Amino acid sequence: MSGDTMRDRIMEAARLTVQDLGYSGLSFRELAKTVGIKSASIHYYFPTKGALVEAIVRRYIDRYERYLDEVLNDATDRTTVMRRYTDVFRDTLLNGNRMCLAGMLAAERNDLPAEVRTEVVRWGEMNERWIARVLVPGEGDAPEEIRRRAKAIFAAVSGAQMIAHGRDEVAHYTDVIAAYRESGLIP
Amino acid sequence: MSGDTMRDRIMEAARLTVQDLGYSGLSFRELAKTVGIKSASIHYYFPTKGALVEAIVRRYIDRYERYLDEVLNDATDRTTVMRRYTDVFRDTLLNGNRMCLAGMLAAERNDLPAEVRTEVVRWGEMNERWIARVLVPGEGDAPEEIRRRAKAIFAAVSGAQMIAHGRDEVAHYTDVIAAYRESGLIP
DNA sequence: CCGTACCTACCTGACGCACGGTAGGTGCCC
DNA sequence: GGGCACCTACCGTGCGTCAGGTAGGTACGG
Repeated sequence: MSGDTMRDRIMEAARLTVQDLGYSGLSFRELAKTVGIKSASIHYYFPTKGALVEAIVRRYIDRYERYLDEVLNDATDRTTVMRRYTDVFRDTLLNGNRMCLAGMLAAERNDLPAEVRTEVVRWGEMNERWIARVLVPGEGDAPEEIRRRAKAIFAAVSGAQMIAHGRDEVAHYTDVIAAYRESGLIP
Repeated sequence: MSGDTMRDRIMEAARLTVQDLGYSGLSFRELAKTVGIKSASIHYYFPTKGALVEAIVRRYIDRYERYLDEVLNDATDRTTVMRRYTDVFRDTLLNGNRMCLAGMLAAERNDLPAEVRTEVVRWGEMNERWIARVLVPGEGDAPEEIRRRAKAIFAAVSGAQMIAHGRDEVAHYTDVIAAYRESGLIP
């Protein structure tokens, strides 16, 4: 709680705002107000808005990569692992109709600074790599095939989250994910 | 060309900008510059930014509904019809890495005025209704089942567009759509 | 056929606010 | 007394919005 550094508190508050309102919805003044300092002081920790968001996404990716690796290590079967994965995206929606950080930023791409764009790409690559690892034990397909399939799952899950977010109704997400399973897209 | 009214020209230019930069990226001053009038004059046609974007989305939905109905009337088989559908989303990407208007807005939901939000919902409903009509002739499933499947396809295609947009690389879209077909999600 | 009334299609100029960012200070702990 | 962790004060820009004006056109009563 108070063991967090101010830097951490800024990043945490900023992350929540970006997942709610997007990059352009993140304001230094509002952010400063919520963490209890003045907006100018944020520049003490992060020189620019781009640098702040870059740091946030970087941490976000690293944390999820660690979490997903744990899920994979505790693996029982593919179905359970994939359910854990889709649950993560659902929980984000449940938490104030927020979107996945990088999903939000993907839509905004054309108004992002370069350093943030590259992190958004990293997010996708990490997810696809991980899904590919989940997929591979069960199939004899070529690696190229697996990669494509993994990308498709990532895109589909992201899309489900986006449309549920757009209607502020988590049920759309769970319905769609269920349909993915029925169709065989998600194991 | 010059037969368009100023109102039309404003809407057209604004639509392109929103598909590129989002709602928050649309500025009256810039918009005015591109259509060659002063920003204040836009208020002659549209009282607020929300009203402008609402009108744009409304027209966007109506146009696509008409187009999709044509596609369905010229129908040969489900596969061809669905290919036409996915091609629409691809072409939007090809046109300056733009996103589908309502897809963009869905991500931004939490900073949109109410009148725009309702139009975003309408967009999704229209798409799902249409896909359901494509699906139904081939399956004996319950209507509820069909609706869910249609929603899943809409979400998946939207997601594919989003991740391709996020990396500014149309190949991601086409790859993912192909994988959807292979998995049987899209007929 | 003139004049008044009213319309469309813009314009100018300003309002108040919020934005990201900067310069230079202040207090306090080691 | 040095440096960390902030502060105040401000900059320039851009935002949506509004009040009020004007040039040109149309409609119509007398």
